[in-house]
Amino acid sequence: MMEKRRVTSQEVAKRAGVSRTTVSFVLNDVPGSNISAETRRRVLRAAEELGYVPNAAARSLVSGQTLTIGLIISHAEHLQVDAFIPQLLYSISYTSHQHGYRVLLETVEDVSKPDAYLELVRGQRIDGLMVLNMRSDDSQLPELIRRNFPVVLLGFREWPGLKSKTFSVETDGTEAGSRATTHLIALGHTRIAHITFSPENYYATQDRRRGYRKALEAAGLNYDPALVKLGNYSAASGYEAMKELLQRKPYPTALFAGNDTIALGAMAAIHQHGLRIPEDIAVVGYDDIPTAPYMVPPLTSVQVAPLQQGRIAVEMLSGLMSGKPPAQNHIRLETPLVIRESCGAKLEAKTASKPLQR
Amino acid sequence: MMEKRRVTSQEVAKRAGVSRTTVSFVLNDVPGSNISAETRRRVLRAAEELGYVPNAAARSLVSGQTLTIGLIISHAEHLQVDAFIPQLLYSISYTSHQHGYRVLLETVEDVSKPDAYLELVRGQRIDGLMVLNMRSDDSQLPELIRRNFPVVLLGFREWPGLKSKTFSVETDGTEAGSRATTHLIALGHTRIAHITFSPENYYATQDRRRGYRKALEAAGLNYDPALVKLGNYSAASGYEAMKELLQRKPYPTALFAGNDTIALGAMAAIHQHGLRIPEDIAVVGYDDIPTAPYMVPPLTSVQVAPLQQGRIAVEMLSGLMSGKPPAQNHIRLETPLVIRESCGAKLEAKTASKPLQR
DNA sequence: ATGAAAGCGCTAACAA
DNA sequence: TTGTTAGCGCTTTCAT
Repeated sequence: MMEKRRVTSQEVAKRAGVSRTTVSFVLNDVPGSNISAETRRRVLRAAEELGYVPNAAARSLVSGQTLTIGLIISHAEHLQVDAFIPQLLYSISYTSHQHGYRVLLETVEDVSKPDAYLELVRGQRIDGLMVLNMRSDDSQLPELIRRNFPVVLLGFREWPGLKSKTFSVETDGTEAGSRATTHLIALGHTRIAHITFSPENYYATQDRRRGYRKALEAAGLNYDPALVKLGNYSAASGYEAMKELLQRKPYPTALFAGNDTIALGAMAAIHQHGLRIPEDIAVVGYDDIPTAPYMVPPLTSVQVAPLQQGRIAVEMLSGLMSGKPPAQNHIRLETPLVIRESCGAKLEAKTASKPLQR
Repeated sequence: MMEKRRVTSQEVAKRAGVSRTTVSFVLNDVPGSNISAETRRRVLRAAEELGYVPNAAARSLVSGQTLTIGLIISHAEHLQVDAFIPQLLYSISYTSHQHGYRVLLETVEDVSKPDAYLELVRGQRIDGLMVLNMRSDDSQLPELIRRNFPVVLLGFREWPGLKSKTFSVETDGTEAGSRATTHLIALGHTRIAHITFSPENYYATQDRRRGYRKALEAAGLNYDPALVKLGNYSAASGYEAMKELLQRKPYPTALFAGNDTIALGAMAAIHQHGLRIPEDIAVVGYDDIPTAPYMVPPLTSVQVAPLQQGRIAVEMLSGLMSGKPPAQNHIRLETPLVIRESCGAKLEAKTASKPLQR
């Protein structure tokens, strides 16, 4: 085990020839304390020389603060295959450090109880909570929020009676899904399939599909449940779902994929089937992950700005933790559709001016 | 802020009609203590009813333990584009929880001092350290290891005088790089390019390139520095590097990409140049990320088993933290080459039996 | 301007 | 078998 060479404030005090109080005052820059410049210098030098860092546990015990944010990732197994979460993670970690907070990663696997994070809160390991990937069945969160524990959600959610206490950073998945689908409709497609990016109990999944359906219905097209398949974050699930869709005759001429990884898998299935993208089947993805421009063909996708989402979420949480609640409860970011080759819009612009008929 | 509704062991004791000591004994299952079954039941019930969770800071303060692992990710910005780290992360988080540890994420950005993790150690926030992505210039680590602070590295590294104290989970990047390159040589290629996956100061980058060079020289081929470009984790950097390589006449007929994301970008450049994969240019990647089978064409790649690496690393660290050092200092995992379409081996097997001449 | 002392919630040696 | 008590290292009020 580690050699016990812990440096305490007592030792710093002795070396500087002052009391522990003075050390604390100097190191924490306590406002009301009038420390002579000379003393202050001596203390700082002693601390420096000894490599003193205050014991975190002792400090938390007395201050009641841990300066730590709990980051809850439900269904963390998706970290293995999803490209969106890592970007968010990076941004959250980066911004947290800037604000002086550490990040404690709490991944919730399917098997264990979903409320594992309650222990973090009750055990006072964290000062605030950031929740990714919320599912419909998360249950203890409202209670926490009711008690004013600082919580920021990624993705919109509200509970009855807690409107003013709920904070989130969000995008409008329904609108984005609708826009993506409408884009395909405008290109002349009528048989448009959809593969969700995750199981049905995720809010985001429901939103995007609702947008898909709304767009169809707004255009007077039939919503055909047989054209909707469930994916599970992975390219593999997108591949399998697309293979099923390709069994249909006539096959769909367009796909709105629930995310870009799903789209990648689906495109592999389309290629393998000997069909061309976008000539035979047009594809639109969601998330606009960094590799989207390098897919074959480059993928048209919905931009969701994970870095910005992470940054804003941390700023909100930081505000809540320091007793300065953000002005807005919900910050909604825009989700523009980035047009590349996979949807066929560029193709069409080049070759013809009338909508393609298929 | 949070309503102060903290439940202390004192309250549990009162409710159960016993002393705090008894509560502590029961809840921690202290061996030597003979608590009556009746008392034990009462205490457990009281704790349950109050939703008692021991204050982590108080417990750490007295026990000297935090049950927290620090996970250091240098150059965390790569989280945005790399697909290998998230898998490792998942595995580390998952296994840590199984062993009863929490994970504190410490991302080190380029700008800040690289030794930020020292504060975690000195401040006794963590009981052990896991280090990803080590670069040649990380400096304070050996000192920590010398003092017997539990550290496990992902990727081999040794320091003079610390051989017996250094623990790691590793793969042999040189051997894997050599194998990948040799595979291409065996397919008849002589102008084989290499794009590194990260800057030169990463050990893993150096290893893979060394393997590439060794394979060339072992086959009597010339090592041409002009065929080696530096990538930076992203598909974008792979794309740019490949575009440069394609300026050469004659262009290389094969590419060993430093990782799969680099390969994806490079393949996009090849397609855009109107060349076929593998007929015109064969490609081999590294990491075998989950999307590799769904690229166009499916990517031949070196398998590195991130989930296994993460699991083993946590088990080693857990052993170190509990005073049971692992039997082996270095655990080396196999890195088989997974043959898919992008290297042309399957193509060749189908069409001809003699090596292609190019 | 600096120091003494109390106490944060818990564990564990020692008493009873 | 259970209770009393002394710290763990730090912050912070109150004296000096």
